[in-house]
Parts: sequence; structure tokens; C-alpha cells
Amino acid sequence: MQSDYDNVEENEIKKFYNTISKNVKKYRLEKGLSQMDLGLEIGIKSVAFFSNAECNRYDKHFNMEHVYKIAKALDRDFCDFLNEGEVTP
Amino acid sequence: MQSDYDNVEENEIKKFYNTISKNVKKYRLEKGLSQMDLGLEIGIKSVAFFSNAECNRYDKHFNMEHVYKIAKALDRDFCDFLNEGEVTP
DNA sequence: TTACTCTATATCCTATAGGATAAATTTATA
DNA sequence: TATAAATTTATCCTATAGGATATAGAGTAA
Repeated sequence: MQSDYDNVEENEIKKFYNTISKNVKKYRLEKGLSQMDLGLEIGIKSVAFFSNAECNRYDKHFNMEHVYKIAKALDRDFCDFLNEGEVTP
Repeated sequence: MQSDYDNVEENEIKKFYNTISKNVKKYRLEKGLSQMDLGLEIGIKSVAFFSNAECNRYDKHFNMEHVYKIAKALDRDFCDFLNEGEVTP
């Protein structure tokens, strides 16, 4: 019952999550924060989870609430995390 | 262990989800689609789930993938769903 | 070398988000 | 006003996302 179309979408979603993760990492490093630091700021005690989500390993990824909180913590706009190759400095 | 700060964030998140839901409804109706129509387009067979998510009832809400797919189905940008009082026509 | 700090890898547990079903209610319309 | 279409309300089930723990590896500095 997995249609071809579904697979396309699935890949798009993966890409989407990847973009978000990349941006999280980028902006996090720009602020000089460790995974631990930022994790704690948004209420995640587990570095492992943060690491895995930042690498999209084991089907871990940042969800709405994560990104919302991360954006807030990094003084960013939610949208800043959604697109590849942000130009905004 | 629920800090005061956590509650503030919790409410912000609720508001955030509400905004998204409102926008989904708005753009959905603009396209003249029923919950059923749009639901099916993004692979949700249950109208009830869609309805509940659109009203944020029973802790149901649209997640990353939902919004991604909905945006695509409605020819919108993901970001269009994130802010109250969109002006873009 | 040792001792830190940060990140990655792997595995496990469980609360709950995502979804299904069914029935009730509202809205539109012939 | 009957009937169909759309939405809401309520309840249930279960796969898995979110998270914890533990260990290992990489990089730095004393």
C-alpha cells in the first residue's frame, strides 16, 4: 500500500528534516553553544537525543515544539530553520 | 518540577499550534476543500483526526510532516502557516 | 599522559501522538 | 423539511517518537 508518490514525499520529508537539523547546528555553533547547552535551554536533558536529532539518526528529529523553543533560544525566526542556504546573517 | 517558565512556554506552544490550525482552516476553505478532501490528499483517512487537529482538541495537532504536506497541497509556503494575521493574499 | 569537554553510537523503555471508528450535530440545499 | 454533506464529539488502540542511559571516540590543553 506504499505508493510511489508516498516514497517521493517520504524523501522530501527526510530532506526537510535534514535542512532543519543543519540549520540548528549552524545557528547553535554561531552562538557558541554545545548540544548540551542548547538542549538544556529547551528542556532536553539528553545530549544523545540532541545529537541524534541533529544528525537525523535512529529516526530522531526535531519537532514543532523543539524548533519553536530552539528558535527562541537562538534569537531566530522559526522560518530561518526551514530553508537551505539561508542568506540572512 | 513544572517550573513557572515551563508553563509560559507551554501556553506559547498552544498558541503556536492554534495559529497553525487557524491558517490551515483558512487556506483550506480558500481552496474550497473539505477536511476530508485535504485529509486524503495528505494521507489522513480520518476526518475526525483532521477536525480535532484543526480545533486542537484532545491534544491533537498538526506536526511538521502534516504542515509540510498541507502547505504543498494548498500551494503555500510552510511559513505562511506560522504567523497570525497573514497579509499575503 | 591525564583529564576534560563535546559529540557520536547503540540500545532500551514508555507515554502519548497519530489515527481509526462510530455516533451526534451542524450546515447547506433540493 | 427531508436529506445529504461537512464537521464535531467521544472513545479506543497501538506504533513509535521522545527521551534516558551507557559507552566510545575525537579534540584540546595542562
